[in-house]
Amino acid sequence: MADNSELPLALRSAYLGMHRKSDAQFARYGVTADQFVLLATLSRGDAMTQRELARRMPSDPSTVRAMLVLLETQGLVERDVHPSDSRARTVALTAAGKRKFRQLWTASESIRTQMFEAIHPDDAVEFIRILKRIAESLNNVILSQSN
Amino acid sequence: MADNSELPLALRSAYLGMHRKSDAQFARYGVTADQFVLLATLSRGDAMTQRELARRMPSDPSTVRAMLVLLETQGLVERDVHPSDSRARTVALTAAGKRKFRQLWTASESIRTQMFEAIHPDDAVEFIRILKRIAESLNNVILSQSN
DNA sequence: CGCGCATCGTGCGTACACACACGATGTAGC
DNA sequence: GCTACATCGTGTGTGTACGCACGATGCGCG
Repeated sequence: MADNSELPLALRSAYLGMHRKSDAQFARYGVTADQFVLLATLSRGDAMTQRELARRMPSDPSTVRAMLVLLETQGLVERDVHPSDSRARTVALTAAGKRKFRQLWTASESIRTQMFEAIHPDDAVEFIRILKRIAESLNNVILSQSN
Repeated sequence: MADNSELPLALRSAYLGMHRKSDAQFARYGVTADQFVLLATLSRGDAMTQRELARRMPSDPSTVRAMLVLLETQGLVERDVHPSDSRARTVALTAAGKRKFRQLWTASESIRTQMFEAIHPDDAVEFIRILKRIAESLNNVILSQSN
């Protein structure tokens, strides 16, 4: 009741469940759930710096680097020198990367559907809004304002 | 709008934010956020098998084992042979483990408070209920019915 | 009693989460 | 122009998330 430990534990269970299910679903395409997040982020704003990519995911820059090294050897992403800042490198999806992302998107449709089935349609918008507020508060950042 | 990718991404952001913040908070006590979850699970049901502990967290048995090895060297948990099943080992908090958990609980109070501040009090119960439903659906299990 | 199958813990391999420190480049201020 | 300081990517180390395969013990069924 006044047991406020439920919120953290429920959040953890929900996220880990989603992550496990996604990994299992994506395994036969040779990618992980987190790689999917990276590809999805790139697909909504190509050719950003590694730092910017990490900020949007959100993830740690050094984690993102390790993932990019892997994805580069698989030919899904491509890193080039930044046109005006020689410290930075721009990251973009290759043609194969875009194709792969579209496959993954449809392959993960069932998981998104399953998640929404656990929510009454009337509550979905508010539920997501709260989730975002929690995330913003904990990350000390404002997530995309697009919605 | 019909962009159902928002729910997964928001869930991910919220969880990772909580995890980061918790790790930072617990660092000066020499434990991690996930170790806290393990200690908390033990504190609500001592002397269970490793498998049962993993099921309740929820986490993978092999992950739990690695954590237990660490926590055992720090003297926070203790593993004994199961009284009736010689395959299994029972896990329990030591006195030091119980003391440490109480410290961690108060140290993490501010994070729980911060999370609740992002929710209108009227919505909290329903929000947690939805999170649990999503978790149950994705994990194919029923979480504790205690509430 | 014995055979088959489930379950326990362990061990190994891979990927992600981060912190932290480092060198190199950008940039603002004088 | 030159000196601070910030920012970019890199590299290293630790802990956690799994999957998978293995040996050992438990247990049901004939």
